[in-house]
Formats: sequence, C-alpha cells, structure tokens
Amino acid sequence: MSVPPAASRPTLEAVAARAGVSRATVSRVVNGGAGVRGPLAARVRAAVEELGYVPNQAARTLVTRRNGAIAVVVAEPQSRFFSDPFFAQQVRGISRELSAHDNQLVLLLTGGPADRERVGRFLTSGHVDGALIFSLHADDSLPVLARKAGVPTVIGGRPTWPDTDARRRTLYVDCDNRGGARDAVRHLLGLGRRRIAHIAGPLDQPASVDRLDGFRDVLPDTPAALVAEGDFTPEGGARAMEALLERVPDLDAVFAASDVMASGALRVLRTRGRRVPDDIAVIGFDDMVSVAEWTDPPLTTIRQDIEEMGRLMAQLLLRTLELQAGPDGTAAASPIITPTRLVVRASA
Amino acid sequence: MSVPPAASRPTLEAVAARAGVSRATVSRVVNGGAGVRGPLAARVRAAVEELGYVPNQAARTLVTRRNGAIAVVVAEPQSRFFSDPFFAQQVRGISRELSAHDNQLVLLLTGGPADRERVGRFLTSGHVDGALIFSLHADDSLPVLARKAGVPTVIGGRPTWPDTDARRRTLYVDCDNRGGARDAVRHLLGLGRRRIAHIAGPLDQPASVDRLDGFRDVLPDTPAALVAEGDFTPEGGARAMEALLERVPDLDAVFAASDVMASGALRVLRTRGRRVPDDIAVIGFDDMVSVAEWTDPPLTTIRQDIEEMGRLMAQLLLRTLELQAGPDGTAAASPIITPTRLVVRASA
DNA sequence: ATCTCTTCGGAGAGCGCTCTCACGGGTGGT
DNA sequence: ACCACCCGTGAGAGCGCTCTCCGAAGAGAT
Repeated sequence: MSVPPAASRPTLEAVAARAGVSRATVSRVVNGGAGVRGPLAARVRAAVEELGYVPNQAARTLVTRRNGAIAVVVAEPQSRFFSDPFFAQQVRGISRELSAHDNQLVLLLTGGPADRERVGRFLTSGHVDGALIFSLHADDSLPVLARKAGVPTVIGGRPTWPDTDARRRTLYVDCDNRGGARDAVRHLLGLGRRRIAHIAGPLDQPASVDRLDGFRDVLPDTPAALVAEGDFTPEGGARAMEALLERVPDLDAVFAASDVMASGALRVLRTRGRRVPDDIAVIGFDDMVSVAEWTDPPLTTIRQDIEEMGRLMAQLLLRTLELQAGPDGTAAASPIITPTRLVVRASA
Repeated sequence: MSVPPAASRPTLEAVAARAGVSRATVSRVVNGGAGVRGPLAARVRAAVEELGYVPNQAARTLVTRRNGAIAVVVAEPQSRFFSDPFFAQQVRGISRELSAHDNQLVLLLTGGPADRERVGRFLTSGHVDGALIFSLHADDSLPVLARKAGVPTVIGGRPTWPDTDARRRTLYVDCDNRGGARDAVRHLLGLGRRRIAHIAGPLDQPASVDRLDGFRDVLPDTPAALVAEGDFTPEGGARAMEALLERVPDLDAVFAASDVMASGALRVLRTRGRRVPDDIAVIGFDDMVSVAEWTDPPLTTIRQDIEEMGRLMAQLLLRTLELQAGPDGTAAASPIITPTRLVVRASA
C-alpha cells in the first residue's frame, strides 16, 4: 500500500547518485544551472535525461511556496461561459500571458453556491499562487473570500463594492467604459444628430452604469425618456428600441451599450422602415466581430480589446506575485483601465 | 526573503498546540475523525475554526501522492473549444462528476505544439492525479505522453491507433456510433426508402468511420456513388448533398453523420424543391438541441448523451485511480460504449 | 482482583525538494 | 612566497503533512 504499484519516479537523490554529485548540485542544474561548472552540469543533465527525471511539483511547492499555477474563476453558469465569446477571448489572452511565463492556467467553473464553497477551499489550500476572478454580479463573495485567504487576486471588470479601503486595494482590469461612451456620443453629435437616445445594459452591472455615465457626461440634460434599459440580449435591445421610438418618435440617433443589443435595435428599425444611418444613426459597444461586422448595415461601435484585457489581468497578477516575493518595501500594483477606440462602419 | 510578508498560515502544529493534543490527532480529525473520541474531536474542530486552519495541499500531496485534481486536456484550437457545444456539454458532465467526488477540474487548453510540450511537463510533474484527454485527431502524441509519464488517462472517443497491446489497455468512452448508424438506416428502410445515401464525416476521425461502418452493416451493397464525405460543417453537408443529388437524382433518403451537416443538406434540398420527408427523408446524428430542434422540418436524429459521456469519463478515471491505490490484484477497468437512441421528429 | 483484549492518542520517521551555510581549492595581490 | 578572497560543491536542516508503530488506559473475562 505504501509502495506505489508502478515503478516509482526517479528523485533528485537518484539523479545525484547517477551523476556522482550531491543533491544540491542537481537541484542547481535543474533550476537554471547558475554556479555549476560546465562539464559537471553536462554530466548532471545527462543523468537527468537517462533517468527521465521530472521534478516533483508538490515537494517543490512545499518549500518554495510557489506553484506555477493561476486559477481563473468564472462565477457564471457554464452555459453562459461557453456561449459568450467575451469569455473565450479573455481566456485566450490570459492563457497566452500565463504560458509565456510558464504558469499553468487552472480553470474553475463555479455553478451553484455549493461549488463556490469548494472553490474557496481550493484557492485557500494552496493549489494556486493567485486567482483571476470574473464575477459580474454585485453580491459575489468570491473576491472577499480570496482576499481573506490571502490569495492575490485580480478581478475582471470594475468591482461594484462601495469605495472602502479594501475596495481601493483591490486590483482589477477594466476598459474605459465611460470614456468610450463619451466618444460614441460625441461621434453622433459630430454627425449633426441632436436627439440621441441610449439603450443601457442592466444597471446592476458596473459596465452598464459607466457607459450610461459617459453618455450623460456629454449630454447632461438628456430627459429620462431618451434612456431605456436593456439586458445585453438582442431581444432586450429590440424591446428598448421599441420603447424609445414610442416615447420619442423623432429621435435621430441611438447609442446602445452593446453590439448585441444594437443588433436587436437595428432589426426593429428595419421593421419600422427607418433607414440606418439616414434616418437614425446607430452605434454599439464592444466590437464583437461576430456581431458588429455582420449586421445590416455593419455596425459603428466602440472597440474594447478583450483579449488584451485578459493578457493584462494575467500580467498584473504575475507582477503582484513578484512584488510579494520580493523586497519588503512592496510598491503595490494598481488597477488598469484600457482604452477604447471608435470603429466607424456604416451605421453611424 | 524566507519569511513570507503576510502572516503565515496556521499549520497542523499550531492547531495541535491550541487544542492541547498532538499533530497526529489533529490530522485524524481533519481527515474524517475516525478513531478520535467525541469531546476531543470537538475541541480540535474548535481550534481549527478559531485559527482558520486549511490543510496545505502541497504537503499533503507530497506524502499521499494524491492531488485531488484531474486535468482535462483539450487539444483543439481555443476557438473550436469555445464555439462547439459538444465540448461544453462534455465538460459539464465531467465537472459534475468530479465535484461530486471532491476533485478539482483543471482545464488545459493546448493550442500549438509548444503548448503541448508544456502540458506534458505539467502532467508528469504531478500536478494532477489523472487526465481526461480529448484528441480528435489521429496523430496526437498526448495520450502516449501521458502513458509514458504514468498518468492514468481516459480518452474521449475511440482512439485511432492500431490495435496493439498498448491500445487495448487504453481507456476511453465513446458512444455506439456504429449501432446508432445502423438504427438510423434501419429506420429509413422501415419507412420504405430504398435508395439511401450517406453523408459521412471526415474519415480521419474514428466517429465518422464507425458511422459509415454502421451504414454499411445494414446496406453492404451500397455503391460508392451513394456515399459523400463532408466535414461536420453545414457547408460541407450542403456540398455533399449537392454531389449526391447530381450522382443519384432519384435517391429517397439521406443519413448524415451529424445534425450540423444534415442542416446544410436540408437547405440544399429546400433550394432544389425537394420536399422533406415526402420526397427525401433526412436523418442526422448527435441530437444537438440547438440544431436538430430548429431545422425546418425538425430533424429526426440519433441521440447521444454527451453530458453523460463526460460524466462517465470522469467516473472511469476516478475508479481507475481507486483501483491503482487499492489492493495489488488490480482488476483493470475497461472502456465504455454508451448507447444511442433514435429520436423521431419530422424529417424522417 | 488479575490478566488479556481493545481502543485511543502520541512520538517520530519520512515524502522530495530548496536553500543556507561551511568548507576546500584555486586565483590575485603584495 | 604568503594571505585574503571568491567560487564551486556538499552537508544538512527543514517545508507541513500522513501514517506506522507503541504505549497507556479502559473494558471485559475468568
């Protein structure tokens, strides 16, 4: 029972014996070989090769307190995770950055609250060096859990929590939602539009709030009738568009808080015989290629580089880990806001 | 440098001191509490609570040689992984089963061959207890790598390798592609169809081959003109359908090796004015809800329970691990073939 | 009341690795 | 030629945990 059935994997000790050196020397060679003379190092490497030695990660972690693995926690129902291209792109960016620094990506999908507890245990028990958390909803306890467990964490998107001290120490990466929204509205103004409406996202999500705020920055006197709340689905966008047309029949431009909602709005406008952009200019947000490029007409939108945001999240976390391990006078890293860019296509 | 900046996490030792018992006793309590008298156990649990003790996984792994984590390796470009509902369902099944046994799912996406090497190292270095590998293509080295590293592995789908001894010891979960195909064809025969064509998947994938074999089991004398190869895309299905109509204008039924290809075929038939199922009956494979239920007419198909297959993969792996740890007279587990079921809708 | 059997709890040996420290032999300066 | 110094190597102490002994104590049998 104590002896594993298969031939046990070779240890450092075995390699050392084979090469006729000490454990310490083999360790040095395996970890970069600094401070070991050429020929000796070569002999060690040969022994490693012959025995097919691979370091035991658990033993290594036990002493270094480093794992080489980063958790990506997605607190969304799996269906959402797999269907929304947003996650795909973000994960790709993260994956790329982590690989480049030889860190493994450990993806944790948490469905129900029971899962959440298990994920919490996983994080605290030292499986990973840090965590990247996507929690789009306000009440999520996971980031708090991670903080209490002392697991360095970077959040995807601005947290919704009140602006306490803890909040200010929280790292996150988000795009400049507010600035992007301002650019969108200014673009519409530049086209000579004067009755500009906004289709907002669900206002319990910070991104929606920020985009609405950006809209209001430029058009502070907009009456409430010109703002309708959608839910980031095409249907929600369509419903909002209908409501807006009803309330303000002569509007001449719409800024939707997402491309997907804009596509729903476009459908309604087409049905109603309003020409885009001639009668009504439409502008979206996200620049989801699969959406914005395929609408009719192709959608003018505010581009955010989602993959880059993923990359930055990973980078930020890795840098934090480095600082933590380094000298005590820790200059903390800070949140990152990525820029957005207006992409002009046919709809505005 | 050797002292972590944050307050160090409490160890077993600390809990033991607090509870006034030995390390061993605390360990026993933490691991189920067998053989510790009630009141003492309670005292220990209180100490654990007060100190917020969480076991150090690395230390635990070092001695138990168990990790509580299973890798899911997807050797596909990420775009495919995130867009194909097949993976989503399978991962959901896996996730469910692993969670139920308190194992963590570690998702590894391998894009290029460079990644592959890194994944190989990850597997061998003892980060995980076992691996579930999806490698749809014949030449993939990953399962071989895993075998050499001594990492217990279960493959998703029948392996393509030649039927060697090693192959026979390989565990996998697949659905009864051949039997399902037979059912499909028999159903068409039962409807009185006599000129039945087959749109096959890419024949470098075992699933495609098996489905074609099933087709041939029932109709051994089918001329080559009645079989066209597609590529599991709607366009491929459409092209294959066109070729078949050209070669055999009077065919009265088509069995497509996937719902997605069948949807392409349906489009072509509609364009050509062939009524389904009156003129030509169509039957698919997979029962992808998002496809089969939404075609016009709704698609008769062969259902495979993909989520269940994922669950079974996880189960098979966990059982293998158990056997490996258990008594030496190891009765090996064996591959699993899940049943398929004919789902009759309107198209046949 | 004595002896044996059972159960509970403690002591201690590692798991495989990293890292500090001490030491030997070479180099350069004088 | 000597001393100071440094660089390359080995010895050894843990990292935090599990698990196998063993002894102590309580229960039951005679």
